[in-house]
Amino acid sequence: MTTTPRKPPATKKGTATRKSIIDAAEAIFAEHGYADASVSRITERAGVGQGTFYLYFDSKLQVFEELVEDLNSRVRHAMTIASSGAATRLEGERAGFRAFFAFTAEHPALYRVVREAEFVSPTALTLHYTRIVEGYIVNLTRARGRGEVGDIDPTVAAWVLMGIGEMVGMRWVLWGGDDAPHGSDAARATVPDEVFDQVMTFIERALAPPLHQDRTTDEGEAPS
Amino acid sequence: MTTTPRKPPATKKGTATRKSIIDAAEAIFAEHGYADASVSRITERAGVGQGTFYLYFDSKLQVFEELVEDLNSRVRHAMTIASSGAATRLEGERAGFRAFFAFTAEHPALYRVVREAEFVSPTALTLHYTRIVEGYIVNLTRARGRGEVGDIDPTVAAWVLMGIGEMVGMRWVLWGGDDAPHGSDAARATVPDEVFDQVMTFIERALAPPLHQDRTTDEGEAPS
DNA sequence: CTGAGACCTGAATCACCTGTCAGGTTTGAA
DNA sequence: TTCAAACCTGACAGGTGATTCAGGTCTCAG
Repeated sequence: MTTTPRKPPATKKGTATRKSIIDAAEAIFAEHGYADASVSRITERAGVGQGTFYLYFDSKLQVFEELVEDLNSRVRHAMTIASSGAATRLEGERAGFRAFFAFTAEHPALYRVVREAEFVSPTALTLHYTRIVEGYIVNLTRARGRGEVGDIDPTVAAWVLMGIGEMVGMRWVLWGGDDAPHGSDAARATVPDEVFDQVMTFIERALAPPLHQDRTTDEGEAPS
Repeated sequence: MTTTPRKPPATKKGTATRKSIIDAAEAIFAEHGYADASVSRITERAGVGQGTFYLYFDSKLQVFEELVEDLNSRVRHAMTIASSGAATRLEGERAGFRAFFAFTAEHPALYRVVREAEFVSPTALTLHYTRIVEGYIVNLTRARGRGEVGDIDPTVAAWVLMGIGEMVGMRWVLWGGDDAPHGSDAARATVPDEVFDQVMTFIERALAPPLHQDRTTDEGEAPS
């Protein structure tokens, strides 16, 4: 054990080098996808020797996972911040979704990295989704307590919302407008307002508590 | 041009060989993912020589695309059949979703192949989603004409439904019950009935036309 | 000034792959 | 029976890329 091959970060300069490698990895993975992102490309971009990479990471896969983890915090943070100030659940929902789409729009390639995790590192992806969903669950449960949400299982609703966000994001942000078959960097589209509104209308109708009724009931009521 | 290197299928036995290769590819891709599915593994499984592969396909990518295309028809077919007999839109929706989940449940690994297309062959994936969505759009538009659906843009609603299906399928079918982090073949789970019902409730509420009202109106009505 | 340890390097090793090719084997129509 | 088309084969040329390693360089406490 002459060298310090593993984790223990470093001591200053080493930390900087490590970061430059992570940054390079982020860019390269985003640009080429996992398969075509070679370690040499990453180190080249980072401006360090090939071997240096293995001074800070065990493998290509490990950096990838660290990246996904990092992106996950970023998205959630953005969503939380955005929806924190909202008064109503509805407002919070809107703000959260907007933040989500905004993030995807600002880092289209990066978001693809997260999705690719499904095949590169399933565990990482599981964590990613699970964490976001947990946030939704908390909010939904709370809102339901306040009577702002109809009678529906928060967990199921949460995954449903997650699905909506992912698909709409993929369709309108990643694929770009109606044109571009799939994003070629340039586009940098966002979900059009009309679409966003329709989506929120859909969600609102689904979650809204029944109009005139104050308790949860199993069946409809007998007509007069 | 001494040999017949390309597409022109074959003449009987050749057709059989070609099929055995496709089948093997399906299995191998499903099991190992695109990256780790080598042509040699495929041919080995198919019980033919390496070279034979190139007698019927141009490349590994080509088989993959053909596979996605094929799976796409199968899912859509299953969904169409299932929902064709339904009287109401609601019934059709339920049947369609059930068929979708059932398909995913029966070919969990296969469905992963489709998803991986996002990174292997974006075009193929685009087509896959687009086609399914088109089906939804047709139904939604029709149902809306019949007044069975509230005032919402069919296209947006269609993508939203697609997203719901994908995520719920991933969460409950691909990942298996509450346990298994992600499917290891054995599981072969299906969406639990309670979950399925909740999902349909969510969708039903979102799409249902306003309770007492017979036309599309911009605003609500003045209370008595 | 000096040496230990942290850092860095990039050529070289290994493990695989894809797609090709020169040369067999089969099949069936004449 | 005979031969050509249709099939098949598996070794191999040409590549790629992850990971290792033997050998520097740099820094700073002593």
